[in-house]
Amino acid sequence: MAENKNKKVTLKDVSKAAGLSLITVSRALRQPETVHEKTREKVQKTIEEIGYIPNLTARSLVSQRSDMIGVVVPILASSLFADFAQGISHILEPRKQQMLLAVSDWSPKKEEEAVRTFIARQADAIIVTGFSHTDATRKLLANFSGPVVEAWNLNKQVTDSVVGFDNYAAAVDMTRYLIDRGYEDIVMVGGHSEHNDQAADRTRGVMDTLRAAGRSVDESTVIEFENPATIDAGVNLMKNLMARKKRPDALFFLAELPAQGAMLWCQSNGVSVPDEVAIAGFGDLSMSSLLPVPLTTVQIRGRAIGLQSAQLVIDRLDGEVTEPAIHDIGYRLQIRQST
Amino acid sequence: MAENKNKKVTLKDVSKAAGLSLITVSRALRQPETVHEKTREKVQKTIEEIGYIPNLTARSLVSQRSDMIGVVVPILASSLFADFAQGISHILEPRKQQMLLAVSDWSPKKEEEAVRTFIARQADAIIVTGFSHTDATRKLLANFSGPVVEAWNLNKQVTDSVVGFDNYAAAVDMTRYLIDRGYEDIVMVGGHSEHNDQAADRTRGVMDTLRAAGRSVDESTVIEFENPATIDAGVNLMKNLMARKKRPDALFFLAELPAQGAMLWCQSNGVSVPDEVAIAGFGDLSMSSLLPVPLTTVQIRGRAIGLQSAQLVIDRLDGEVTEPAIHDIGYRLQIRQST
DNA sequence: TTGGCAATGATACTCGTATGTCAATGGAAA
DNA sequence: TTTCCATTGACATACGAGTATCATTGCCAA
Repeated sequence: MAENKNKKVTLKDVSKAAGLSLITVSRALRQPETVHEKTREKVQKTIEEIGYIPNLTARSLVSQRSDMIGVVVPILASSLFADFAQGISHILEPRKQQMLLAVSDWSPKKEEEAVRTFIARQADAIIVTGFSHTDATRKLLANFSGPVVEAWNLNKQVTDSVVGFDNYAAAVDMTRYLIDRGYEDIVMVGGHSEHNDQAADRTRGVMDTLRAAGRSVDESTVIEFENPATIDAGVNLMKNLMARKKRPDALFFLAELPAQGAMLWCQSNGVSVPDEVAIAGFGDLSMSSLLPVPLTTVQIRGRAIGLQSAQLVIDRLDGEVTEPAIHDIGYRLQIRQST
Repeated sequence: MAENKNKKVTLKDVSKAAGLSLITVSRALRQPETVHEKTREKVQKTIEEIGYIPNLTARSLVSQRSDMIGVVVPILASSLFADFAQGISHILEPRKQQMLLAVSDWSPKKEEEAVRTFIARQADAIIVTGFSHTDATRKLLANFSGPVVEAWNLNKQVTDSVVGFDNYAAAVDMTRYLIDRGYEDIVMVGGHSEHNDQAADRTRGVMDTLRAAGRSVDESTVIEFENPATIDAGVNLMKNLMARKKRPDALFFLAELPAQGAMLWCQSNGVSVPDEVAIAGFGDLSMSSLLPVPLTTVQIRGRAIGLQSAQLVIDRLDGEVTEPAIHDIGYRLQIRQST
């Protein structure tokens, strides 16, 4: 009984080839204690010979469980979110849970479409990034019967569970550190924060802290780098910024790669860090500690957020945990020589 | 008619709520030209009111098409493969194809399990990385009825289609360049290449080229950095290598991050590049051109490999193309100041 | 009024796996 | 021989969406 390309091998084929009833084959696979050992061996041998692979979509239709987890990330080509996704995969794989991945490009509409599709595909759980959703997405998630994790930030209004860290507080702490260090003209460099609650909270944390310290906050206090947040964006921004008459004495980048780009630009252009300008980043990517002048930054752990998000989902699906949870992964100011 | 959490809304619920037959609702959705406009509006209104989302697993069981594409990457926490995956997603998303993602950790056995699961879930196509598979995986892929893409390398023995570049030739070219540049003691720094045909081909390219140039090739010609191929691995390796009595005058790293780490270590430790030691990398990640001494490297395009792989799969599934194809994305020697 | 066509409904399936329930069979023990 | 139990099979479903085929109804034009 040879295998045929393009020919789906079903349970019916197995039962015919083994000379057993359909129900016996099914029992041998699903309730082996009810089937004689010799019969089970016969089933197994037949399965191997004709290459039967169970149809999991048919099975999930009956069992009402798909063993699929839907994950939306804003981008993948950022090592923080790539680490996050890999952390998720690390937990799902040994438990034979399949990741459905969607990349939203920071578009709430794309996130909505992804979530709707996960639901249509009967995903058992959904992991999304942040709290910026369309109303339709909120509704979908609220009515979704499985666990939902909103990751990468903390918030009071949550759908179900949260795994993240306080972006606002992290920005407050770093800004306060820069103020306490005596920097007088602190400029915040952010990216487009519409539909990005993480970026918006960071921005608000900086602004609130500057105001509370009696610092004037105007248009020149906030600069935007080009999106996406790449090293090149940081380089380009430094060119423009350093061409100004009035230069800040400290720059707080709300993302890590542009901060690295800024560091490298200074190095190449004879601008002394932190003597002429101090630089702080947000993310602590692996290069940052190894730069000629190591970068001060907010250290966050994308992989840990992924691990915890997936673990929380698994525990919920296995019934180990029944209540939604809030996991604060935390952050840390990693002070180095750039400030 | 309110939506209920935990209550699956089926087509039957829609037909009851709309006071129409099941078949009419189905027709309104699938063959709208056969249904009166007023009836269609009624169906649409009811769907919105009670929040019906079609069950795509049920649909795919009937239609024999899942609109899911299985993708195996060796790791995600490497920007080359993250770019690859994002490139794939970029093509799939607008066409409403769902990515199933698995991370193999360079394990052929994990790849096999992932492929088997994709087949069980009725994935329409499968994209894998490289040519290092278990026999079982080869058999699964050979018998798989949908398109298969092996990405990231070129090879004579292929399963179906290929999207990649010639790792062997790239390594040959870079080694030859180093030889022509007059470097006398070239050392190749690679990672563990078992189950990794890309790494194995790069290694073989270097060795063959050195031998053809009459260079002696022995144990000290090949060094391994710690896996995974991180910046830190490059830093650690440089510490050990530069503590040696006999130092090479050129290092060819077969991965980019360790090369960057090596560059940074030299910068911080007063080793002049390329005067004391030349350094070449493989991958041209974004930081490499911005280092204090910009890095010479083999430039490859992970995103383009992803875009092409996904496009090829879509064209095959849409019937635009019927034959397997080989797409050579190519590579380029990006010569900079480190050599 | 008759005929034709558009629209809708009823019936009976399909897809592949899983399972409840009752029946049949064979073997072992009392 | 009878009873009991393990094992296997038959039957009839379930899951939710899709569809072939025939029937029915209503409306409009000739």
